[in-house]
Amino acid sequence: MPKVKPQRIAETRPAKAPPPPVPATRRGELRRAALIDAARDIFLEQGFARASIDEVVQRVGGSKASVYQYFGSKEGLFGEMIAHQCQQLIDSAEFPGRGGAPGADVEQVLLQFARRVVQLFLAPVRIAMHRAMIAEAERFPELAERFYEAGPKRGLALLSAYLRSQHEAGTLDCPKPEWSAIQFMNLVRTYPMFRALHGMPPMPEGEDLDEFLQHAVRLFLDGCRIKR
Amino acid sequence: MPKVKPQRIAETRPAKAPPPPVPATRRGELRRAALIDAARDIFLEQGFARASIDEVVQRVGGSKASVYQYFGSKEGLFGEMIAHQCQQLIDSAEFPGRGGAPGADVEQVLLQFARRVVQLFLAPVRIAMHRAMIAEAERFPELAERFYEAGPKRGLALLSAYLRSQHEAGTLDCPKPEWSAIQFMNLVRTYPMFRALHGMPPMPEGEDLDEFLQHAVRLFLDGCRIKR
DNA sequence: GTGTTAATGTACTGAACGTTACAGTTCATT
DNA sequence: AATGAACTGTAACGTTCAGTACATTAACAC
Repeated sequence: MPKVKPQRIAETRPAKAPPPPVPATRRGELRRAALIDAARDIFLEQGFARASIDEVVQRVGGSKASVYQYFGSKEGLFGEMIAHQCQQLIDSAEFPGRGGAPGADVEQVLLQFARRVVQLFLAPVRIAMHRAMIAEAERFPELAERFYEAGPKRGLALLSAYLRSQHEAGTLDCPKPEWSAIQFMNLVRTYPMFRALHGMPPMPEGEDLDEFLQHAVRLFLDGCRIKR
Repeated sequence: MPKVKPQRIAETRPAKAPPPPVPATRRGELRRAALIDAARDIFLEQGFARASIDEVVQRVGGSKASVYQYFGSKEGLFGEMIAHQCQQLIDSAEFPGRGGAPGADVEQVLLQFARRVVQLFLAPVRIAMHRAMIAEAERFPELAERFYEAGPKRGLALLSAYLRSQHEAGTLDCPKPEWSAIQFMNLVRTYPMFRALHGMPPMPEGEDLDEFLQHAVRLFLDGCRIKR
């Protein structure tokens, strides 16, 4: 029976966080940042439990002492890494819907939006983040919520603002923009994303993602278009 | 600094499966079944990596020798457990849409269906399964696919059969029933399920799930109802 | 009953992991 | 240049775990 590769895993304090000391030195700051970067790679690649601090440390060349200096524990490192990713996500997520000319064709605006959203959510980093957060949601409830708010919820808010404005302008019939936003997102992003989360290609063999998006936008508009 | 509870984790062979011997004795069968049951609890509770075989064994009172006799490895045990759950899922999932009287109001049929689907997908076991599968999709691609086919995909197939029959009967305008089925499922089940996967309650404070479902069904029908 | 095979219990191995202690090094300030 | 604080490297500790060896016990066939 061929032994393949004994991987080990471990952790301790389920949720201890003695005030994380901030580096007071330039070198310290760099180390801290580098650790977070490496932690992102390792944690998102292997998941929290399987990831090992030694591997993180090895990748940046530092030493474990720094990890415990700055983050206090494996969980602390994970938490800071996720928080950092969330912040980055918020900073980078300039959603459309406001950018376009106000009079632009709603169907085109929504289709563009759909493409953007899907592209964003299918990025490997996002998929990995989602995987990690779903896997550890029970162990890090506050992190999961933070992630949800930085990602999905923020997208919903921006979209529903757009829908509301269109409703008020009379372009759409959208009396409940929050729910409509949810439904639009569901129609557009769920299917390919779910497949990706399960490790499959976003669309089944031979089916076209963009066509799928057009279909979704059309269905959505059938329910919201001014025409009743 | 209070040490809390050093949890350990481990595993080895990424995907070894020497033909799993089937028990030849009554007692063996029982042990095997009991092991799978306990494995389900532990794995779904803790995730693959964190779960420990010793804990599984302790719960059923057997010994590790049996585990390695029947399943060959931790991964083997996990795989058999998932497969077993999938089979059980298929057996128990008698989907509606066929049961109802053929002339029943489509909106009512779909709403009932929606309620059933959501109830099924929000069951704690299902959420835990989903979590586990998403978390380990990269390590067990064939399992993830199997799960996807036993669960989501099967639901889609049944629903699209119903939609097709309604289309042919002229009750609905549904030229692409597969995609329509996907979209119906997306509208209906995604949002609460995603929230649950992230460890949050299915609907935000004060919002009503059933009302959400009605809204979704109505939107779906606006796009499919015979009326163009 | 007796003998053969399957199943189990015990106890161990070796390795990996999170965490810490400590000594050495680099940095910032004066 | 000196001094104290922040930082880092090394090496270890204690624990946990998957997997194994082997002797014992239960099940079955005759």
